[in-house]
Amino acid sequence: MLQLNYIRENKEEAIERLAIKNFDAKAILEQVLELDNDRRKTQNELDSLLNEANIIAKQVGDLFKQGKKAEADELKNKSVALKESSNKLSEQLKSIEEQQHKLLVQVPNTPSFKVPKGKTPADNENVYQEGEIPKLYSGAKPHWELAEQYDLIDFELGVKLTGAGFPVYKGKVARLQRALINFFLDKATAAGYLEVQPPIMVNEASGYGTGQLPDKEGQMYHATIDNLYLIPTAEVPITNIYRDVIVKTNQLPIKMCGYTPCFRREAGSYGKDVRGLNRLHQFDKVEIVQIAHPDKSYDTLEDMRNYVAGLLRDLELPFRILKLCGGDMSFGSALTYDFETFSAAQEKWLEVSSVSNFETFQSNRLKLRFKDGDTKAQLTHTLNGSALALPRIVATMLENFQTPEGIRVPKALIPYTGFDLIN
RNA sequence: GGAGAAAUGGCAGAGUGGUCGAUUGCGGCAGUCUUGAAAACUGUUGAGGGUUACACCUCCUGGGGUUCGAAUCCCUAUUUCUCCGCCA
Repeated sequence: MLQLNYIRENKEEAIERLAIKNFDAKAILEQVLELDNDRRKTQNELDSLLNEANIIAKQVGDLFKQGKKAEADELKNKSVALKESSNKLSEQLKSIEEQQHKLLVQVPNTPSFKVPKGKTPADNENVYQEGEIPKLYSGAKPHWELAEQYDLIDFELGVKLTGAGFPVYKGKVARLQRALINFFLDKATAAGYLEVQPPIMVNEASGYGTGQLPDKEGQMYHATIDNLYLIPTAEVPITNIYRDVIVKTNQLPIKMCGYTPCFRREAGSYGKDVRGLNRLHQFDKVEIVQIAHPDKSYDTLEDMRNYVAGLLRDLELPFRILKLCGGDMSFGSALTYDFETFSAAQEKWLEVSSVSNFETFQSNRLKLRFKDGDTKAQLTHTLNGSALALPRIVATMLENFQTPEGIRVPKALIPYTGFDLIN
């Protein structure tokens, strides 16, 4: 959520920046500012009425003590009248604030000026590419066929147990996934991230804090009896650890990582995009989160980008980094790098990580601030990234490392898997 | 799941209807002293709104109510603790 102060002082800039995201903000921001004027006016009136009422209440008390009951009663009547008008005003105020809030949550985050203009994924800027695209032998297969050939992943069985998009991993691939999770967590820990194991269900306040609610409600599984949501990413519980917290400046940056399953309803997905492991309702992911000082958050973003690149390098996977264009960015992000690995048998790039700086968009909702001494508390910046999401990594590994004898395991992972060939 | 108790500032912990936004201690910050530090002493120290700055307003878990006046009384939700039941 954008800060009111920012909108008040930089309306034109906000409109300009939001245009990069193809969001026409003029009307809505002007309405927000108009409501803000109303709000302040109403609040001023209300405050002076309350002030008057407070004074009278004190006088009544004094008069009672002095035994001047008649005078006290007279003042009481005056106070009752005051109360009526103040009740009316405070209802007005509440309604104004609600309207304003309703508008504000509809406004996406302002993208950084570094974000390229554009509407579709085709407009994303390819900023980096590394690794060789493997040339496969003839007869090489996409991962879903390999999964069947070696009896590694049972999609049908998942349908029986739960439904489409909930596969069952077996044997060496189950072990491979566990290996990847441990590998990613060890790497993150070595890079200074504190490992946390958060709940994988969250309440409404947490969903709101990181921006999944109210707008993306339909994308999360909702346990309605208890009004809890299955998390779509560990970003939600981990970032919300610092909801309503004021940290000391010297605690920044705060670095946390965690492994969780992630759940996404993916309503509206179809076709070959969802084939095999490409898009699932449940998948595993290690997430990294940082809470940073506003002056340093873009350096932090570059650190995170380099960190994720290192993981893909370790896994010997060819990858490219895209700077997302305005039209392809998420609602809350100010700048996002997507990582894609090249899946050789499908001959396409698969998104395996997304690293974003949210600037104050989340911290404003979270009321996550920092301060030292007697300075005023200021909003932090929040960042997060996948490091990494498993299924597409597994898909790419199966495809790229396949040989007629079986599927090779990259060197860095062998200590974790305990085997070097899946066959 | 049943019965009882509780929820106050970073922490601990006073406060049961009228200068309570809240006593006090610890912690934090600043200063005195010291070569420096510790100790001691002094001062300062919650958040939000509002104002050029003051004033002023709101917040004692959340929501509602009683009252001229609520941290204090009532209702309700949530959470925590104790006891019982169940249980990986």
